[in-house]
Order: sequence, then C-alpha cells, then structure tokens
Amino acid sequence: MPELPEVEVVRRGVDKWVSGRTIDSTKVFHSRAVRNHIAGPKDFAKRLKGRTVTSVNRRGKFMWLNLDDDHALVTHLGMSGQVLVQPFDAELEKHLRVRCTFTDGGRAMHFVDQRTFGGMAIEELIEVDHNQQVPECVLHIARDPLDEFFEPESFITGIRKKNTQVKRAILDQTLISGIGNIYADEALWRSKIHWATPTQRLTRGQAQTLLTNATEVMTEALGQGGTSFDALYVNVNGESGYFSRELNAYGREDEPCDRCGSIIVREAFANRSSFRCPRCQRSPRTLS
DNA sequence: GTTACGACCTGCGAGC
DNA sequence: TGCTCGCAGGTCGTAA
Repeated sequence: MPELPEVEVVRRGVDKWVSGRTIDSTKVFHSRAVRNHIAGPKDFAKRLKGRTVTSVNRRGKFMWLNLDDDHALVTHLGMSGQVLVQPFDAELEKHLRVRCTFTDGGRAMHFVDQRTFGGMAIEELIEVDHNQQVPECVLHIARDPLDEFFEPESFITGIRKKNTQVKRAILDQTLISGIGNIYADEALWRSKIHWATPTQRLTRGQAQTLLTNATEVMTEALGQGGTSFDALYVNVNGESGYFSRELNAYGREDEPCDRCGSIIVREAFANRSSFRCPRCQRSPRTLS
C-alpha cells in the first residue's frame, strides 16, 4: 500500500520523466478517478491542455504536479493507485483511469488504480509558511518527518495532548503525515509500544523514540524503493520495491519476533489489522 | 472542537 | 465448478 516512501519513489520518477513537459491531451477513463475535481472530467481535461509541468512535490501521501498557471494537478494513490510513465504506443492497462500525453510525443503518464480509492484533481496553489505553496486540499495535512520544516517538538507535544490510542494518533494525517498501517506497526514494534496505548500515557521520551523510529523505518524503506506485497505498488517504470523483506511486524502473523522470538499476533484495529509482538509490546492494561 | 466509525471500491482467496 | 463472503485499507463525511 502506498505510504510516504512509496509516494516519494513515485514523485521522483514523475519529476524525472514529466517535469518541463507540456500536456497535449488528457483522457479520463473512469469519472470516479477525478471525483474531487468538482467541475467534472471534461473540465479536468480541458484545463490541463497546454499546461507545462514545472515541478513535482509531495506532502505525506499527497503528490502534486505544479503547473505554469498557479494551479497543481493533485494526485493521491489511495490504496492501489499507480502513476506509470509508458511509451506512447504502450498497451493500455486494465485499470487505467487517466492518461496524459505530451506535446513532444514522448512517454505518456498513466494513472492506474484498481480499487479507485485514489484520484486526481486540479487545485489552486495556496501560499503557506516558509514561502511554500500547497494545493488547497493539502492545507490540513501536517508536514511529514522527511520534510525539512517538520517540527519534532510540535509532534511530541501534540500527540501527548490527544485523547486516543497511539496508533490512531499517528495515522491521523493532521498530526504527522505519511504514516499508514504498515509503517505504523513497524514504528511501534521498534519502539516497543502497544498500538492501543493511550496517547496521554506516552512519556516525552516514548513520543520522541516513536518519531525517531517512524522516520528511520520510512527512510530505510525509501532506500529500498518502498514496500511491495503484490503488483499493486510499483514505481513509474512498473518495478517493485524490496522493503517487505525487512518488515519486523506487519504481515508476520504466527512468525517469531526478530527481537525475542515470541510469536507475532494479529489483532483487529479500526476495521483493519494490527500486528505486534505480545512480549515486546505489552498491552497497556497489563502494564498498569 | 474532538473522536469514532462506516462507506467507498475491486480482486483475491477461503469455505461451502 | 461456481457461488458467497470476508479481507485488504486511506480518506472523508457524519454522528456522538
């Protein structure tokens, strides 16, 4: 599933292949892919025609292509989204949702999304702090740990003020962005913290450790091209990442913990799964 | 204002 | 063999 490292891999690929090029035509194959573009698919395609991509940016799991008219083509991969840069005459993918071609007649940009949780939209760029501009729909998203202006102290203070479980808090993209279910479980395993620990019981040291581990695990994953469990996550050239081999908790139910040898368990959490070591990550009820 | 939860969506695998 | 159902999970809207 695309989280921060996977989106950053895609961002770098799109930047390499698309920046500086002018969009010639856009075809929307599935209207749901542009559901957040209120004016509809026709307007979406019309407004992209003739626009030059000046740069490709990211915050958390949101990626956007800056255009030469103070707007941006915002892209979210959702659960199964891919942005592929394909030869102009390549066969169209089964789940192709949006296709952009360029005036130079070179490689086309394909937005492919099996489960259609992702999408694209054109949004105005808004000036924020540090002389940066972000699309309107990204305004409420917190900076991610790989952002040079991310403020650790703000995260540490903020998470301890919340009244919820720690995993819910780090999945909340308004406190810290880029973390999804996989890296949440990995960061909690490295920090020896149970996912249900009340945030108000986190010490400053635990919050700091959790942030450090979340940053480290995502940086390591980025170095290996991201985490791929299946063909749903690939880079712009269709290649998988290798970080799934390094995971310590996520997806390792019934396997021994790499630290203590206890058997990793899977538990229901907010309509999804959470993986943890029962010995390293003791229940907060057990600890009290 | 904050938190919790269901809906959205499709392909795959397990069970019958 | 074919059908049904549960699961995967990021984000948003709504209810409490």
